[in-house]
Amino acid sequence: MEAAPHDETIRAGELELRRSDGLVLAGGRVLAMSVRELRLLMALVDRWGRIVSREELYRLAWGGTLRPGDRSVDVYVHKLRTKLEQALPHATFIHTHLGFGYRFEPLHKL
Amino acid sequence: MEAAPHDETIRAGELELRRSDGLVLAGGRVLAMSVRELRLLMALVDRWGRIVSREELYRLAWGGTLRPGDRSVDVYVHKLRTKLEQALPHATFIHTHLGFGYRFEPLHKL
DNA sequence: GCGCACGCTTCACCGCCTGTTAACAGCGCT
DNA sequence: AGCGCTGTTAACAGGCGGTGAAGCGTGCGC
Repeated sequence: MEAAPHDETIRAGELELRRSDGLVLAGGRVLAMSVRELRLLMALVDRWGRIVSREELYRLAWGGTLRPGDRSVDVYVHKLRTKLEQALPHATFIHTHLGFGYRFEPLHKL
Repeated sequence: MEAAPHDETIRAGELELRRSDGLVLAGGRVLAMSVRELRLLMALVDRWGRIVSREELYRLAWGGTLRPGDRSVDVYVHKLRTKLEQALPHATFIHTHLGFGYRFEPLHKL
């Protein structure tokens, strides 16, 4: 189920990430992702199961330092959740740890 | 079974504390912890098996000095116990030493 | 050049969670 | 019994994150 960080193809339940192609598949369908969305998702997946701070996510997906008050990470987490939710309604992937950051882990809902 | 204070990953029976990730696992499941809860738990675990006074716990988890009448530590010990109890009903981790403070040590119930 | 489409950023609003304090109940010791 | 300490719950305020939309910039096709 779980995948080593730098495999070419990573599977998370119904979700499939082809790193080299920059391609995300959900139940066989292609999920259109922008560059930022993809890099953020990859950053989270690379830290599978661990909490990743906004600062680190910003470094990994944007490069540079997250400025105080910058909500970009939040907004893009939301975009990712929306797309994943729409493709795979029965699962949740990105979990919030208030005051810490986000964590990637596929779970069945409720 | 027991762990040295500053290991990255500490195991207490079914309980697993990943210090660097700020993550607590109980039987493989993630236990969501707030900042205070986590710091208090870590403070207790760092003094594994020893009695820690409220004053010291406050210093370690809150910073600063515990003011007379401040019950914050008690309230958060209770929150920790509730979460640990719910995740691992057959074990007890935090023990009260009346007039002295609290002590962390995983024990089977009864 | 112009307008459009897309992606990224920023803003504002709102709801929920957290941390704090207080109040009351219960327990243990003398 | 009386006192002090702890357990437990509730109420409150502030902060953080969720969310939708507007603002900008860039690249592309016409």
